[in-house]
Amino acid sequence: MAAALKRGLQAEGFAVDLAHDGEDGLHCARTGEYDVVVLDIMLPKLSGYNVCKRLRAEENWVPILMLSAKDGEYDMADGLDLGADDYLAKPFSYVVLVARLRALLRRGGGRRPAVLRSGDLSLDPARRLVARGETAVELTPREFSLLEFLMRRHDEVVSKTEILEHVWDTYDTDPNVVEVYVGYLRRKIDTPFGRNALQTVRGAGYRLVSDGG
Amino acid sequence: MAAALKRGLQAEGFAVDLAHDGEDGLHCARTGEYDVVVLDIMLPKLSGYNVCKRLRAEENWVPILMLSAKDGEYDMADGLDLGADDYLAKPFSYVVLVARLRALLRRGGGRRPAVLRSGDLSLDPARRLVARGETAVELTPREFSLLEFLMRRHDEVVSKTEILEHVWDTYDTDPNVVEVYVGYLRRKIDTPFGRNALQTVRGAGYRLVSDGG
DNA sequence: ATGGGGCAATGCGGGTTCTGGTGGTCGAAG
DNA sequence: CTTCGACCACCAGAACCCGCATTGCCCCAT
Repeated sequence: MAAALKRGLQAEGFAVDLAHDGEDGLHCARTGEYDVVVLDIMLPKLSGYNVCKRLRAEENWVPILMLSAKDGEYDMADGLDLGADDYLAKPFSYVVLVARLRALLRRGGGRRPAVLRSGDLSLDPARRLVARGETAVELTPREFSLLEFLMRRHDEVVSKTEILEHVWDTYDTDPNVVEVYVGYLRRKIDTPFGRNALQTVRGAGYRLVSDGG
Repeated sequence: MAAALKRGLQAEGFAVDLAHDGEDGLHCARTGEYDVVVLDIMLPKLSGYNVCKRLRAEENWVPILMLSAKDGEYDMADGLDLGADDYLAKPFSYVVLVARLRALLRRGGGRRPAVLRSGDLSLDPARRLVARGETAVELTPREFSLLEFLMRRHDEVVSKTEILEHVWDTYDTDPNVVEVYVGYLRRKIDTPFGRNALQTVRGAGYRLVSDGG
């Protein structure tokens, strides 16, 4: 199907690169300068779901049109939540796909997601607001930046090294700083609400889960 | 009702696209080139209220005719405040709706809102007037320009660097200038009214909120 | 000349960040 | 089950940075 799509789009004048699995696609999207990405969810090695998530976590805002399997393990809401800009369920008509593609190209730039969510925890980068449910939470800059990073990679385990690299922008700092700040965060977003969303994975790092009951 | 409206308008020679919920509508309005949008407030997924707000926030000035539920959680003032160009309360006559539509089309272009609002704070760029509620506020040019920038990005945190870039048109000036002028502004739009709308977000910048009680 | 807007400079107060230490917890091996 | 080592949580203080008010000077307009 991908090959057919490529031929069709090329016939219309698009320049098309085709990646053969998720890893390959992620690699292309990272390096190449594309105007738009068409991303199937069912891919070998790395699902489209994860490709999209990773790209957005890396602040790559290339417009993404997501294609879902019709049985739909993930539905439209999931796709858009992950940071896809548009979504098309299989089976779809070729004409519709091209129309949506043109729409994305016209819009350009890609959409910066307004707020990040994980369970009833929400973080709005633009307004710099954090809330657990309805109650707002005050964070210092460092805490905010740490939580933002964790939320962009929610449900994944992130190592202290990764955190130091992305939040502190250094890689040779004492990892204890991370432990301390994870503690601060827990006291603000978990403890007062009886939650346990910011979990520690011994020997590996930390993980932010949605249902930290 | 939407379907009936569509048939009626098509019979009159309009080309009509019908979206089935707020998200879909927003999507259409973003991509398509429409002459006018008829927007109901009560919509699945994303309220018309929000669709309108989002479009205007994206500098999309397509003319919008808003339809309210008769019980009216939001009333006319709200609708117009959000950037709708006209407003019709249910129940309305079909003839009136078409008349209003033609009026909007005649007017054309969509209306760039004349005045910016944030809570009871208003700023009119054309007349260079600022008021908190009913009482006018006198601002120096620099203060005015700073407030205008903050109001165009109200509720967002804007960094001092951004402010320097857009209000001072330089990026290598001492950020202290911004701090000083934020102070001036506060003394004119907040302090005399016992408000706190111009908030500082330590380590990040400033944020102008509507309910700075 | 004079007043007011615009901007640089200084110092203070308070929050934020980080370090180092201590004690606790987990897991694997004896 | 116990022991041990590694890993992690927590605490408290010190250094630091940030934001703000204030002051004074320059420049342009009146």
